[in-house]
Amino acid sequence: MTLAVPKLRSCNDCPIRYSAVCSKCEPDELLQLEEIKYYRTYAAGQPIFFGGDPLEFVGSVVSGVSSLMRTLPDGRVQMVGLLLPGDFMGRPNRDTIDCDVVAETDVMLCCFRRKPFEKMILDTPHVGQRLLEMTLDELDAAREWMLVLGRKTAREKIASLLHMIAVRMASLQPGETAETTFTLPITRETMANYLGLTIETVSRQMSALKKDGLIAFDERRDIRVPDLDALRAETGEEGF
Amino acid sequence: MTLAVPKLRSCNDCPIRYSAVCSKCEPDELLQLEEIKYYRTYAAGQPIFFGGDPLEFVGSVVSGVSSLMRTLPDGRVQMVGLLLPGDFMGRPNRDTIDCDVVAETDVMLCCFRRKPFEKMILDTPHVGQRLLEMTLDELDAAREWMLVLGRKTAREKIASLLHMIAVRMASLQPGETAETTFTLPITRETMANYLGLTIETVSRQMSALKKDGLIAFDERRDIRVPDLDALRAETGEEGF
DNA sequence: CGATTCATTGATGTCGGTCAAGCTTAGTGG
DNA sequence: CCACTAAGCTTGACCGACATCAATGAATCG
Repeated sequence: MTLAVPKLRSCNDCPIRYSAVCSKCEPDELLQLEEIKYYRTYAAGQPIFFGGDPLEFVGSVVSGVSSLMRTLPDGRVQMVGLLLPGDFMGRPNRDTIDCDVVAETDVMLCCFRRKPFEKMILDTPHVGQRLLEMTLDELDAAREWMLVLGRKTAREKIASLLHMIAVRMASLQPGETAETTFTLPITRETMANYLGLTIETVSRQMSALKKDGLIAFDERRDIRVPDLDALRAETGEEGF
Repeated sequence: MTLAVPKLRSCNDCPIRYSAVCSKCEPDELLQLEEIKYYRTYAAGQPIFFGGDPLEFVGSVVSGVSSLMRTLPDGRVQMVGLLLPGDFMGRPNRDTIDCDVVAETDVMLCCFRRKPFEKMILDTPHVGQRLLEMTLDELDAAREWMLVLGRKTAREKIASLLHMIAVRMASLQPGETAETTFTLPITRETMANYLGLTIETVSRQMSALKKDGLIAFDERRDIRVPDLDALRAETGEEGF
């Protein structure tokens, strides 16, 4: 099997040059980053980190989608983060990682060795500043997700997840947005683990949303949203 | 009614001098901070911010406890953060705040005017670095909480909340830890809103934990935990 | 002392979980 | 080319954990 990942020569070609942790860097800072950077690829389904492992590197998702997950000793799983291209992975100033990280699709990472990266945070202001921005955004997203998990119904949860993915995927591919279409990067099981539901409930609610004309799909993963606002109205976040 | 807040003369007297966002500052940096800082107090129950309001200041909790909450249009509420002394409040680089913030007890804040504080993040490395650390810690905590909300039973949720508060309160009051005792800073309703439960379920599970000897209380808020490890065993996070 | 807020407890209902069967698709090997 | 298998998904029947509805108690306050 071959990985569907882009060939990359330099940071100038990089699809995430202006959204990732390096996006505020000046040319000289970029040169410093280049010295501690290397690329890695993972096939869909592969683990990237195991929770508790020593953290050798941090980095950016260049292409593909990966998930952060936490697991209880008896096997219950909760996804706690969805990393799309540009998102940052890993935790500076900590020796181990506290989540499992898995590649949901084929994934390409731009990795930085952790120790020198931590030094750059101290010495190179634009890296630390951008990382702070990104971390604050992720904290906002995590809190938004707490509301979904704690207070929404199954139907609202599914609508929220589909809406979020549709919006985030659309923002990655600038262009027309007449009718939103995207390929779900995750399985029904992963959806269930995001939403604190079972796979059966996910399936039922997907069918219900389909029957109600809010989404359409034949291939199980290729979702079409005829009316993004109508879908949003199902998330519970809209007035009446 | 008078507020139970400490009198404070200078940063040297400050109870959170070595844990808050200013904890890494050198004396000259502290002087800069002092110029943009002022204290405010809030009585228990008072709002501190309304979601969507312009964000005039950011700051640290000096004493007391406050909550971040998100609300759905139909009134459902989810607490998304518990701010104890030393914790940071507000969101640099954003004009509005996206959560309501309320004082759960009498609260004293050390406030910084937002604009000059944002400038200090750019100019004063130790402020930004400490804020990054704190934000990463909060992100970890939020993800931990997503697991609680998504995958734990009502009993496990209550045990998790009590355990977390017991540990965090204990870490604020250095000293003996023979038997853990603390005053719950929040009502049953707030507990329910943290855990994605109803107040009735919270009450029933509190009674159940009391009957099983895992916690003890007469006054509804004064909790005694005879065995912190036994309580932790009820959180679902332990092996078997 | 009403009035109000907060908490507890009981009776009943329901949403989503559990258990189970069957379908579709992709991959493997005869 | 066709079994055979396995993974992923869908659907149905049933059940249980937690929500809802309701009554009461305890503490606080004007």
